[in-house]
Amino acid sequence: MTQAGPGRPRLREPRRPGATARAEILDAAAELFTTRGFAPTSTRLIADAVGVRQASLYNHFTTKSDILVALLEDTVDPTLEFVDTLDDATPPTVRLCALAWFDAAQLCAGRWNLGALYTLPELREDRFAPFRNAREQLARRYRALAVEVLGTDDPRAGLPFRLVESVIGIRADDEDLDPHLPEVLAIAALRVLGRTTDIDILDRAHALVVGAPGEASEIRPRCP
Amino acid sequence: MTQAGPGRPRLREPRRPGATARAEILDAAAELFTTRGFAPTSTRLIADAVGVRQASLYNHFTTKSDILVALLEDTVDPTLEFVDTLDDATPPTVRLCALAWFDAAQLCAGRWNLGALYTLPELREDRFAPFRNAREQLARRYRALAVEVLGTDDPRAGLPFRLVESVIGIRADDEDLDPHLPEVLAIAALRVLGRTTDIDILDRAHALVVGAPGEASEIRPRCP
DNA sequence: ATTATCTATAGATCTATAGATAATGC
DNA sequence: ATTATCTATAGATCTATAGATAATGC
Repeated sequence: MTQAGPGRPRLREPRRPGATARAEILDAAAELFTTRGFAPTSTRLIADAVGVRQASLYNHFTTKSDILVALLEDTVDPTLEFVDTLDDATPPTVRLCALAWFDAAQLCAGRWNLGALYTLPELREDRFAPFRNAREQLARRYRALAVEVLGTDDPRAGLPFRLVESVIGIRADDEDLDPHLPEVLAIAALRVLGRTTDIDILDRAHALVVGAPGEASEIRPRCP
Repeated sequence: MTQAGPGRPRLREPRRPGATARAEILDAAAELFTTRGFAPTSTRLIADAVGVRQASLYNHFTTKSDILVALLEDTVDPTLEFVDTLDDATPPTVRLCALAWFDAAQLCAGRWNLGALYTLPELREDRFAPFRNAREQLARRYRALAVEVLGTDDPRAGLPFRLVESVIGIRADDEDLDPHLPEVLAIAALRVLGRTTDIDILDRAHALVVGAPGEASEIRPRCP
């Protein structure tokens, strides 16, 4: 919550986490955009959730769309950076397993289901092309790895990406998240390609995931 | 397209498929709601797509929400009816495989990606509770079958449903739909549970799907 | 007469801007 | 003086209704 500082005081005390007004707004918008959608969430609604007047949002964001852009930024990038750390010398099964594990953990992490922002129909507008492109690029990396694992390109190659993305739907239906879900999906991502995952592949993939920067502090439990 | 009949003539000639004005409106709304979302699609936009004036929509639907309700109706019901035709004497692997195949074929069929309507954030409103409940019931049927196949309840049990739902995302990203996708997903739905699908299971599942009422006329190609 | 469209608009939003106000900090 | 809020509102929607109009059908 924002501490007392310069500027006219708010009428209501802060009630959102965040050290700055910007962070408070992003937290409220993340909840509302992911649960109610972008268009139906008015700036008035966001302001009410933060505890400020509607017009006060515009001290921190130029437009309502800019709030969504701020939320989208750095949502795909960590996974794209992770995939670039994977070494070609590592077997494709291990790389795909690690990618699925890391990405699923990213989608599970965080206070709000930010992955749901990618499925908002509003993102088709030109304004959001950079974010659609980043997600598309990630999908291509998944597919290329799947083709390597399969040894051939067939319709199954698209499934690992979709399987990992299913975290979004699971969170949206607010089924409680099993802490093992990322590992379960990492295993399933190979299974849909007809590969079973032995303990060696899992161990190596897990090592790559926990050794990665950015999300290293997150707890990634192993299945018992 | 609506033929000449009683009533003041339209200013523009029809340009949407459908024998009635209602059908024309539903076709236009299906395209716009699935691609742009519900809230951002104004009644004006729907009317423009149909080729009538905005107010004319209200001769056929009481509110904008009623258009969405009409589109949602009979979208889950065929699959729920199909799952009820499955015989307990049939092995659970065959039943799950058949359900995934049928459901995936349903989601692939049709001019518009109506499955995308289920992921619209607007559906959280109380108004749409009946449709959320129907989809929830379907998810429970999937899960129960998966638990039977697994012999135990673990986090994998939720995956077959999610895998089949991925048709929605595939269509939304307008990757071209592989005609074998339903079969591929039926196989993958068992694979994520650690089961391989022999040709016998596939043949039996396929027979159940093509023998089903409602969608029997749809072509369901087998993988070569 | 009945019907399905049309024109016109009321009333309720919603986004973003302009300018006033009440703090802090120099 | 600078800052971040506040109040007030302009202008642009958007949904839904009221009543006129131009066809068909009896």
